[in-house]
Amino acid sequence: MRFGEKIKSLREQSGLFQREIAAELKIDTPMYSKIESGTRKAKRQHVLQLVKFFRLKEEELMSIWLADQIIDLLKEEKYGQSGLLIAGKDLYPSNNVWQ
Amino acid sequence: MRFGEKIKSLREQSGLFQREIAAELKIDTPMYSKIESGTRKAKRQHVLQLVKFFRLKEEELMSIWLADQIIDLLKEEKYGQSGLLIAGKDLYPSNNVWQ
DNA sequence: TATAATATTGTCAAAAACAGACAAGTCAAA
DNA sequence: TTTGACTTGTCTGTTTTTGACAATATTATA
Repeated sequence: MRFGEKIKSLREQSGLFQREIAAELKIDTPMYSKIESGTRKAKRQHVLQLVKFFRLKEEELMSIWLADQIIDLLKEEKYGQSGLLIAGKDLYPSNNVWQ
Repeated sequence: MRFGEKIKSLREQSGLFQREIAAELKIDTPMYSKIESGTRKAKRQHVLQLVKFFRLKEEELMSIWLADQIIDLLKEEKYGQSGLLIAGKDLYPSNNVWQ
């Protein structure tokens, strides 16, 4: 699940309108709409505000937000999978899933 | 190994000067120096030129170049590993390394 | 159906980030 | 101490991103 879908489902579960979340983030409704649809990227600060607002664990939203950016980076790339594994090995060598 | 180190080692193995690679890429030597040191990012086009120049398989250099960008994205991130795994699962679901 | 509220899309100017270019610096070898 | 290779710093023009607003579309409800 991409970041936009995630916050959309959180919002709908809470029975809130975009306007209310947008106000919380101090952005206008069109901007928030674009974040939900994935045509604009949320700022890190917005993610943290949403974590507090929806009372989530930071990792739950941050990891999806980061994944989103990686997906955007690799989605048209032929060698994305190799790149991902190399990055994983470099950053988190103690995890042996990267081979 | 990061992208800059990689092309530096390829260059040194070939016994060439930065000036020669820079000319090939049609950039000046300071710019190329910065790419080797990782303070500037190579363009995709540069990577492809280097693949031809050093007669490499495209995947060998492209995957490192992509990994570099992922590393820059995640290196200060607390939840980078989770993000990486989520992205992997989303992009390449048939590979089960992402759990 | 009419209308009101919600949500989406399009556009544009301002701001931020980035690339290219050059000058000036360091460093090592001769 | 001079030369050549490399690095660092800075400036400017370009590209990209952002925020704001207008306009349109969609949905809910009277």
